[in-house]
Amino acid sequence: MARPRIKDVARHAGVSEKTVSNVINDYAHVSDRTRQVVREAIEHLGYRVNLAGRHLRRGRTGIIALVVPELDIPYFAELARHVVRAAEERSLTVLIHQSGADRAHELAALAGFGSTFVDGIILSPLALTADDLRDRAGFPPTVLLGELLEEGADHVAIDNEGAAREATRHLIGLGRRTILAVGGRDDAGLGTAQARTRGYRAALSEAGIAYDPAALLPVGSFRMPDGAQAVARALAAGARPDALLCLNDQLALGALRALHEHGVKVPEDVAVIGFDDVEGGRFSVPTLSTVAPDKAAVARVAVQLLQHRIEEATAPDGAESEAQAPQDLVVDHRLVLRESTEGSGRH
Amino acid sequence: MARPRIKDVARHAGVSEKTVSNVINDYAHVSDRTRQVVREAIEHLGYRVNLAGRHLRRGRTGIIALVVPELDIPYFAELARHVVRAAEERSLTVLIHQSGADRAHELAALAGFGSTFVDGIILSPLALTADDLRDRAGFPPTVLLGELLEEGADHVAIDNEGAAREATRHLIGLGRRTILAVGGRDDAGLGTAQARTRGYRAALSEAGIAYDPAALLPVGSFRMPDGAQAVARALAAGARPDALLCLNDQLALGALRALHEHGVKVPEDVAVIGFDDVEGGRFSVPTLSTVAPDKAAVARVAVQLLQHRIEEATAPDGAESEAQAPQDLVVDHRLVLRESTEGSGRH
DNA sequence: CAGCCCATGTACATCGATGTAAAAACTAGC
DNA sequence: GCTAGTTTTTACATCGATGTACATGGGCTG
Repeated sequence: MARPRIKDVARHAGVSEKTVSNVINDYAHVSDRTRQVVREAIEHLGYRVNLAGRHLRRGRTGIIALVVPELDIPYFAELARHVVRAAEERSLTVLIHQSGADRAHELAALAGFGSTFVDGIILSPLALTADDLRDRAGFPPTVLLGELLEEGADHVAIDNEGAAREATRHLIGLGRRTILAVGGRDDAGLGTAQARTRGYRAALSEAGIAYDPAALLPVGSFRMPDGAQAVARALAAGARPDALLCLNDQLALGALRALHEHGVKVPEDVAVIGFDDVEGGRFSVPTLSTVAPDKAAVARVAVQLLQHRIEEATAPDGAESEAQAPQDLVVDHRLVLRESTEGSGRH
Repeated sequence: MARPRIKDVARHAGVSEKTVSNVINDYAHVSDRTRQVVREAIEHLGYRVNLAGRHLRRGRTGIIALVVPELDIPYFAELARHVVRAAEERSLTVLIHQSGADRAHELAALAGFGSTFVDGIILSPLALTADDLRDRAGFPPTVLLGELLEEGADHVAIDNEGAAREATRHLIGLGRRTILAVGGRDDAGLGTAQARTRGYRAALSEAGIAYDPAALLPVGSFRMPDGAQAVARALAAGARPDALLCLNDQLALGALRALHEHGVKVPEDVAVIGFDDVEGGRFSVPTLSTVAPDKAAVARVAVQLLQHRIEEATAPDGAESEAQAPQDLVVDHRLVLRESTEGSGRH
């Protein structure tokens, strides 16, 4: 009653194991009659290939890992959905791994279990540093999502700096002058937050608005409670912004709540804009303006690039030196305007 | 430069392959000196075990699959997070699979790739029927989340009927009498929606309120747009409810939006309550009352039960008949009251 | 009808790690 | 110093599928 093996199918069909294997893998030179007999035996016994054996023999699993900081941050969940879909189209299965925004976990995913098990990794790093990524020997092919952490790594992202600049310009165009950046950071890091902050500063500078480092509201993580807390604290400290550039939609949704609790009207008193275009922002009160990355494209491009790298890596050794230069792909985004930035100023 | 094998480590350390394997697997009878030498060789060569080989030999992967309808429904994302965490504590890796609420996909996950690859499956079925689950021969051990679809399958859930009864009672206690059930279904199905609808009807009946089948607002799926649309349509059709029991928080958040757009005040005119306690409901305007399942417990219990079943299934055949009866585990929930049901009626 | 060719099918080795069984190396006891 | 009893280590077979290299047989040509 144990699960049948290829051997059992072969015996049942009266052919060799290899012939069964040939049928399974659509090898060309199998007569129709043999194919038929084997198919029936497979059907009859309920045979299904054992991936352990195939993996051992072939050296590939057809599985790629997607490593994200937290699945319950909607942006990552939505991204995961797209990645799963894009992978499916290429006959790849996705193993989703949650790093907890923790450097050790991210490293473990890269170097540990994953490397011997998955053909490649799509990594959305939050805590990793460029140094961690430098020594990629022994890692499987990897594509990074988000800002470029390390020259020499493939990565896919939107133009974060440009997007933040556009969003900030839009706020300025509405007549807003005191714009806080929730989640902003102007340290030297290479992350997404820093890129968006650069765009924010660039827009201020273009418009001749003085930059005040206190306008960057630091957050512990990029979730609603952090956004609410940061804004509540700023208001309590006497800040009187007329706009908020929130570095993601979760922060923005938390900010909307905090503003509501303080009796501040959005967009009349304060305009709010976020990043990511998550579903929650399309139904919040008020609905949330946001920078919408083309998530489907991010996923599609990342999977495609990764598959390419995997094939490259498994190619006959002769072509080993053919490895292409790391790619640095930029995906479209657009500004989606909703109620939280409606109208053209106070009235 | 290829990845080192156990053979290479053995040669380097001057011992047999099996000894290296013994060291890797913490086999007891290895002298300290040998262990030391082998460890150094492993370190030196950067060896890491190849899971394909191990899997083939051991017959287990240490991987379990979590199959959910849609990852970007926050409840499932939050659940996934807890499952990943619970699995980690038991040295299991989770492969997350998205079924798209599609029967074919759910079946494929059960019968297809998964079964030869993962040790077990945690499945949150939406579209599967009891029939699909009946013939589980050949499936790996499986634990279902949500309502019991099929006698004889392990499953973990909250008391959906009881929870819906409590929630509805609470609305009635607020003096509400015209309560719509968004997403409700009173067909004979065994799903979660039907169980919650039964609870809703039970509470109405207790209070002597007549049940009107038109109070069940059907939805295409359990997401915000569906909730918004269903409520908008009902209002347009002349419904004048004073409360909504939404079968999950996404529907409720969509409903809040629709009510807002129609100028209906929550909770003054209409009280709203949802299910799942997702983060979005803690920051919405108004904040959302909800039935909060103990998600961490659901995950913990499901993983534990699954691991138990896996061990049972891999046990020496002698004990094969020992398989325990299917378990039917109920996890705690509680009613969390927030702004959307505040106060005691109209004023 | 002999001779070739090619489409089909087969035997065997192999991927990497680990269980089994037995050999080798120790230890202790007399 | 030798034996019995343990520890430690090893050689070998094995898990399941598939690539390689070769055998087979039917069909076609001349």
